[in-house]
Formats: sequence, C-alpha cells, structure tokens
Amino acid sequence: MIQIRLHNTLTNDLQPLVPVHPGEVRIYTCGPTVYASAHIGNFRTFMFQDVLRRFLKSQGLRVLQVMNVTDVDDRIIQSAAAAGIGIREYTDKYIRAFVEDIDALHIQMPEELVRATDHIEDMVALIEKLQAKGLTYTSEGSIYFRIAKFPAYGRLSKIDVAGMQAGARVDVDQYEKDDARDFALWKAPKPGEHFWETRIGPGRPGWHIECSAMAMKYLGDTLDIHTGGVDLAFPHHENEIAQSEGATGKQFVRTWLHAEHLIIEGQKMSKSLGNFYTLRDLFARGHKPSTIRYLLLSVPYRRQLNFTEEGIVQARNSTERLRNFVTRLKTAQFPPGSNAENEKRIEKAENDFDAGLADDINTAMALAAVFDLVRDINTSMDRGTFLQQDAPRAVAAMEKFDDVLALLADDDDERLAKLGFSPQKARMAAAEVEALIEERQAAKKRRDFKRADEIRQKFADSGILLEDAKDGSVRWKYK
RNA sequence: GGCGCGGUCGCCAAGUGGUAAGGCAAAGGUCUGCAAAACCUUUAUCGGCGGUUCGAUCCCGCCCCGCGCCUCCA
Repeated sequence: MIQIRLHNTLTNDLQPLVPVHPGEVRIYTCGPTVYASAHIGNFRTFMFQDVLRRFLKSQGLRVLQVMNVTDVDDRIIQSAAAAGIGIREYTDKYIRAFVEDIDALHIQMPEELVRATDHIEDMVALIEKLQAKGLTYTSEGSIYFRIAKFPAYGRLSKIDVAGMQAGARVDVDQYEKDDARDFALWKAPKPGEHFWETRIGPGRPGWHIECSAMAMKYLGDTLDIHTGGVDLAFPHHENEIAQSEGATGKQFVRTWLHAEHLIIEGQKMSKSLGNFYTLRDLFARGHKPSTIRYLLLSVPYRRQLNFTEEGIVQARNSTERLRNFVTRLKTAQFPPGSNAENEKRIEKAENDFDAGLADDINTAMALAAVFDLVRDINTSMDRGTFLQQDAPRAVAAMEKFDDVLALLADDDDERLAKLGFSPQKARMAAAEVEALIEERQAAKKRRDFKRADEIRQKFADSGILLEDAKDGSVRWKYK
C-alpha cells in the first residue's frame, strides 16, 4: 500500500501515517459551535477532512472519525436566553442545518457526531482525574487547569508562555485565575444561567474540556489524527493536549492537521465587511453545491483559499469538464476491441492520483492527474484509438477518483431542492425533450433549418444544452 | 515583538538543484447547414538583492509585499 505522509503541526514536518490500530485510522475533528449557521470558511475545513477520510477509505483503511458539536458556550447561553428557549432547543435547529449543509456538499457524516451537552458526565470524570493529579485549582467555584504544572505546554503552537504572561493582551475574564495562562475546565454558574449540578459542583464545562473528554471516550487515549482550523491550534488544541496528557500521561494525538483559512476576495471574512457567507447564501445566488465543493477542495488545505467570484466560475467550468468527459465515455460509440495503451494510461492516472493525495492530501496534484487523463483519453477518442473495452475501464477509474472527489453525480438540483431552493427555470420533461429532438433531427434531414433552429432556440430558452455529436446523435442535458 | 502560511502564465494552482504539472480564461483549429456544445493545439523563467553551486524557481542570508494566529474564532 502507498505510504501516506501528512504534515504534523506538532513537529512541523511531513510524517508517515502509522495508525495506532493497524488498518484503522482514528480521527477527531473539531466541529461547529452551533450558535448560528456555519459559514463558508467552516466548510473549507470540513471539506478538507472529508477528502482526508475519503482518501483513507479509498486506500482500504477503516476510518473512525468523531466530530464534536459545541452546543454550550457563552454565546449560546445568551442567545438562547434572549430567545426565551432552552439551549437544547436553541441549538437543535443549527445542528439540523449543519447536517443538511454538509450533506448538500457531499461531505460524509463522521461515524460519530457528538454533542457536548450529552457528555457532561465524561467531562466531570476527566476533571476529577486532573484534580486527583493536582493539576487544577478552584477559584470562586470555577475549576482551572494550572499550566505551570504541565511543562510541555506550548509545544504544539510554539507559543512562548512566558511572553504571554508578560504580554498586555491577556484574557481578562470575569473569573479569578492564579495565572493569566490558566484556562477554565469548569465554570461556576452566573445568576440565572443554565448550569449542571455535578460532583464537582454546579456549573458548565469550559470549551476545551469537551474535546478531550469526547475524543478519548470514543477513540482511546491516543488518537491518530486530530484536525481543525489553524486558529484552533492555540489555545484550544494546546489546552486539549494539556488536559488529555495531564490526565493519562500518554501522548494524546500523533498527528495534528490544521487547515488554513479561507478569505474572501483577498480579505478576511467578517460580518462588518459584509463578505460573510453561509452556504445557503451562495445557493441563493445560484451557485451549485458541486461548484462550491470543487472550489473548496481544489486548493490544498495548507494554503489559504481565496474565495472569489472568478474562482466560482472556474470551479463550475472545471466540474463541467469532468462531467462531460464521463458522459462522453458512457454514451459515445467506439470501435470494438481494447487498446493496451489506454489501459496503461489509466493506470498511470490512478497511481498519480493516489500519490498526490498520499503527499499530504495534495488535491491540486490529484486533480492534475485526473485532468491529464481526461485530455489524453479525449485525444485517443478523437483519433479513434479508444476502443469499446476501454470505456468501462476508464469509467471505473473516474468513479474511483470520485470516491474521493464526489463531484461527478449530477444531483445539484436535487440537493438544492432538499434545502428548499427550486431550479430557476421550470424543467421541460425529458420525454418532451426527446420528442423535440427527434422532430429537430427530422427537420434537419429535410433541410428545414428554420424549424430546426426554432427548436434549438426553444431548448436554449428552457435551459437545455444540446450537443450534436460527430456520429449524428444528439446528447442533451439541463444547464 | 513572537509564531505560522504565502508571493510561480490574465486568474486559480502544482512542482523540482539541471532550464516550469493541471484547471479557468484567451487565441487558433476540428466538427457543423450555420451555430452552440464538445474536443485538440498554443501561451510563463518562478517578488527583489546577494551568496553557495558547474548549474537555483527550488539551498542559505537580507529585504519588500499579502494573509493569519498570539483574546472568542474553521
């Protein structure tokens, strides 16, 4: 099997992936905080994780991925209170929307999608473990992690903790801490606030403890891979390490993978700049799920992705090229026989595709391998050297690529409909299309080009694309 | 100030110590009744200045520029 190498933030270099449990890769993914709809930047990160897990699976590895949903934090508590509903009810709708969104993008559901509020007991138990080891202290009912007791702190983010201490911009929380670097494991309830009554007192979990508790519960003390956006490396992931390794004494994560951010038209995405998009904003503007998927996965994850209007157009056209190619493979007529040259060419593409992804999930390289094949096979078809037996083989290769890319299925309208977006134009029924095509063919045959062109115009008005093939047959599709 | 990512064809974006993948766009062409669509072909010397080297876009140093993190954040 091909050696997969990944860029580990912890060591800042490329390392071979060697799963703790042979044949199975266990991944923890920092999921969304469900106080609002996820934005396109979130999906950049989730898209990376999807490509990663799909690739691992395509290599015959089992994947056990856990993604958390943070359904309790300050914003959620405040927003829910403002709406006059419980936090569970408040977050339910955003979780539902999130699941719909990732489905629309063909992002696979992790094996476990877990909510923080379902794991309060696990967090309490973990905090108790840390207490027993003397790594915590209590102040005004809140429990903090004492970083001074964990010398490895800062290794992941290469943060100079001493400098942090001296720095001016320390976290001025409402809580009392011994040291500005310390972080809350458990927060005492404020008046009127939602809280849990537990063995360690009333309150609610700090943000970081949920990930440590849930990751280890489902994946064991040492995970193969932990992913998230670059912004999470510090302090979130750093704190996860402190909590987990503080409790177990074992290495928490072997490989840390951090996805770079997405920016919009060269600028940081922010609500104040008015360039803050949810997925549905983009769908409402007429962009297809597959276009967004292509755009998000086409740029390797460790590179900032500049999300632009022009980029969307390019992504849409590129996706079309791929789909057109497969359509041609499936519908065109080829001379009988098979050609070993084509087989060789296809195998090369398969190898290049895997090699690209094995190299730290280099999607640009993988896509290049696919497009190289598209061009070469098209050429072979044009030259008549592509034969009948070659077609299913080429289709199989494209489908194999699509196990990872998930771009070929022409189901955009369906997926949009699920989210309540209807196609702009009423669709002409397929039977009607076929009938009109036949009529047009007949008109052409008797050289009644006026009538033929009328029909063609009618199709254009209905958003239907005609393709007159070389052999006289006609292919068509909805735009 | 510290840490990190990046500056390669009009746009997006790989890559390698020995003279640059791929996609989009553009131009030319094939096909066509004419078109469209589809397909083919063509198009860069790699931010700047030094250094190492027989040879650097790729190694080292300095500089310039963009973005991010260092406080909640994918």
